[in-house]
Amino acid sequence: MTHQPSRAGNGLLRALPDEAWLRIQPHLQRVDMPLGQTLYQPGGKLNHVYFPVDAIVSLLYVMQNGDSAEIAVVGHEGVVGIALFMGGESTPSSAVVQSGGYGYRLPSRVIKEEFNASVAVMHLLLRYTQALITQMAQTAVCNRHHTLDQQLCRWLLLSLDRLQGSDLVMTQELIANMLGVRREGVTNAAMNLQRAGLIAYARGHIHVVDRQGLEQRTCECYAVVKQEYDRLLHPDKLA
Amino acid sequence: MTHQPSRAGNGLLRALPDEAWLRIQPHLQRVDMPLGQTLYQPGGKLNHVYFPVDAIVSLLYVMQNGDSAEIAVVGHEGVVGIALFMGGESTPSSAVVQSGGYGYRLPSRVIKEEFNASVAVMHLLLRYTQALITQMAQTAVCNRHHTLDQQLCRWLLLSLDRLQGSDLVMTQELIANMLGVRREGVTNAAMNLQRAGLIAYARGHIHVVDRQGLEQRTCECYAVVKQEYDRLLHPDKLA
DNA sequence: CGATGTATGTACGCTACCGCACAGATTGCT
DNA sequence: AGCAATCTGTGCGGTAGCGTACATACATCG
Repeated sequence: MTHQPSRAGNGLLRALPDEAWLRIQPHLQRVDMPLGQTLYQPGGKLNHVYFPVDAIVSLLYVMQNGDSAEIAVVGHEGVVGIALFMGGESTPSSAVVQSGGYGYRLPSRVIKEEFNASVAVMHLLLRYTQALITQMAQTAVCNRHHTLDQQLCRWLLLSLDRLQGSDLVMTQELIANMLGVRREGVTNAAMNLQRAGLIAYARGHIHVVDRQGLEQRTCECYAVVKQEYDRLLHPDKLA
Repeated sequence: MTHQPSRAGNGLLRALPDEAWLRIQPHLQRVDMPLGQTLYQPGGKLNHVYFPVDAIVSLLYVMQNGDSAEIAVVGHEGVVGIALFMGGESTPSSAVVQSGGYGYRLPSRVIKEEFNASVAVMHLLLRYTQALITQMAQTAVCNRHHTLDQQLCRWLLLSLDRLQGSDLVMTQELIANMLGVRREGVTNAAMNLQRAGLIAYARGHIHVVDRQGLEQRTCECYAVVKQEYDRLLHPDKLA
């Protein structure tokens, strides 16, 4: 006997109209999303969309020479696999689990049908997509203009928002791959943050001590993205 | 007596189903798009979408300190103002005419109605949006990993694809603003390309001598974006 | 408890790009 | 023709991050 999937853990599932949720629910499948798992490969066919609950997924592009760069990050607020309802079926980027956990997956056919069947579902997914677009745009800006220290802060904050608690399990090597920089660069930036009393870390475990401090030290990119997610996905929260 | 808008000059208008085109046509308005014109401001309400014909529009983010970075570029293949049908109504970025020309604009109401009324129109616009997303993602990657020389090549090629002929009217100062680098950096990169016999330029006028040479010198980002536009918007062209 | 792997720190020279200051050079205006 | 504005070239010191090589520390497991 299996548990019924719950919509509580993912913001998009929660925001679905009730009747859409009832249609979708039987097709949802709870899946483990272990660290390092590749959800899809560049150009590959997508068989499912994933709604993370306590996992975090990085969308990243891997260059021919093996270097990589993160394009955006998806957690319990979103869904992995927008190319399915956008109509492209695939993308040049990959999706890799950056912080292990679980989520729900839904067969491509079901999400496409639901997208076309319900205007409310469509608009919800499109608003989410626009928020994701903002994140990508800001990543481009950040890559151009901001220091590694600032980018690390932004990255930690984005991750923190997608986890409960204030600890991340994450080696510097992995962070370096996401940010597309040297591991030593991350070591250095992390030491700066540690000395400033903002974080404490040891062997793949980062504890955020002073979240506000991180917010002060990061660039405007974080706030821009955060605000846009709130505006597009939680309009009720605003004044 | 005014001319009827023609759909020939813009790829999206051309790809519309005939009946959608007939509905839209009466609301289309031909507009001049002079160099430097701001089509929309961050957070501002969008009153129209724009379909460029021989103009090029840059989507860019301007930071608090005034520095800027281009996020994507839109020409006769696309439309400016996707936030309207994506549901967000505004974006944190601006849209500025980077190469003067003309295009057609359509009131927000009309594009929204058409998006919701016709599945074919919706899917067309969403496929375009996915192509645009790819361009943004690749911009992020390029900003992270590639040299200014390569980025200039990419930028020239993207512009070239959106113009007829092989001349651009464009000061180095302006290019620098788009790429988010120093003007002197562009001077330097441009001299490199000039010495290599790929371009010839003088006071705001760039003539591309050897397009193939540019393609060889640029990074993979250009090809990735180009391919994705072709795949998503001209599926007939492929084998 | 010692051995092996994994994660992190350090050092050094190098390069691309920045910030700034200024020097031609071309174009347009009167 | 002469002047002003604009655009492009150059030089110089500064720095953030790269590539490489290696050193240390912690953790797991036999």
